[in-house]
Amino acid sequence: MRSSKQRDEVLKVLKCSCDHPTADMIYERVKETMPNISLGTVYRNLGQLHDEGLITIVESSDKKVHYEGNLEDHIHFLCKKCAVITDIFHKNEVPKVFDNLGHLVESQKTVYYGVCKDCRNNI
Amino acid sequence: MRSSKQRDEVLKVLKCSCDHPTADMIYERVKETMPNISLGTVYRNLGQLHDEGLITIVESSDKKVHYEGNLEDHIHFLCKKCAVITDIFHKNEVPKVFDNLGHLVESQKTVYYGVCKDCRNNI
DNA sequence: ACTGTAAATAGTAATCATTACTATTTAGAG
DNA sequence: CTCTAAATAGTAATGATTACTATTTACAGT
Repeated sequence: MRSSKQRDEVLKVLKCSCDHPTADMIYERVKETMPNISLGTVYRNLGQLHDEGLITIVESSDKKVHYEGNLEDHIHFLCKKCAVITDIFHKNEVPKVFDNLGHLVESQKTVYYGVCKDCRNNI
Repeated sequence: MRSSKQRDEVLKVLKCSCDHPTADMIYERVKETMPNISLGTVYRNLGQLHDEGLITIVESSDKKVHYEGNLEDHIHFLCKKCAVITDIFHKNEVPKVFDNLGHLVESQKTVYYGVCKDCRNNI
């Protein structure tokens, strides 16, 4: 992968964001310093950065993909009313943390990612 | 919510599916018994059934929403190559189960769902 | 059973996040 | 400095989902 100023800027914006922006939000933020950057360039670079494991994708309820630059091990809380995403870093004290935050937890989902048996063999 | 034959059929198809179908797949399956059902009706009923807590949504990597009728507590494995979704029911023996299945786990995500502090107060 | 009405439906059109395409620019190896 | 493949800007296309509308239907109240 060749270096590019655009990709550096996309990564920098994401690393400096404490929220969980969408591609369009990242596009608007990068435009402040690179007014001519293309939205397609943002999408392509987000895909490459994700493939490289430098950023992660956060599930949301608004039909848009949200990105995150913080690779620290943590979990997320997703509000079903306002769709706000909250980071939770103290995994082993989850009930206490939600109590302190004042968030009401109704359900939970855990997903493991990797390569299935068939795809491991058919290479 | 008023009863409807279409919603009953959508729910029935989903309860009898052991995979994790998309709205379009459910549409095709329901059409076998109700040829005139509309795709919009399938989408609307899936939304209602989800709001009622009778079905759940499963994350996937193909930009489509996948649905599930099995409400039993379990987790999912998602293959990054073929996008197949595997159900895992033995949460407390996760490493062993993946070993038996032959799936290679690379990462994990946990999300909690509910109502945030602000939305609880601003009602 | 009959009637009124609001919810549900079928069919179609619109939306919009994301991806594809193309001519041009650029990083970086030789 | 030159060559080449990767990256970009700008624009068009895609496709899953949602919105819209005339018609049908469930069902509460008579």
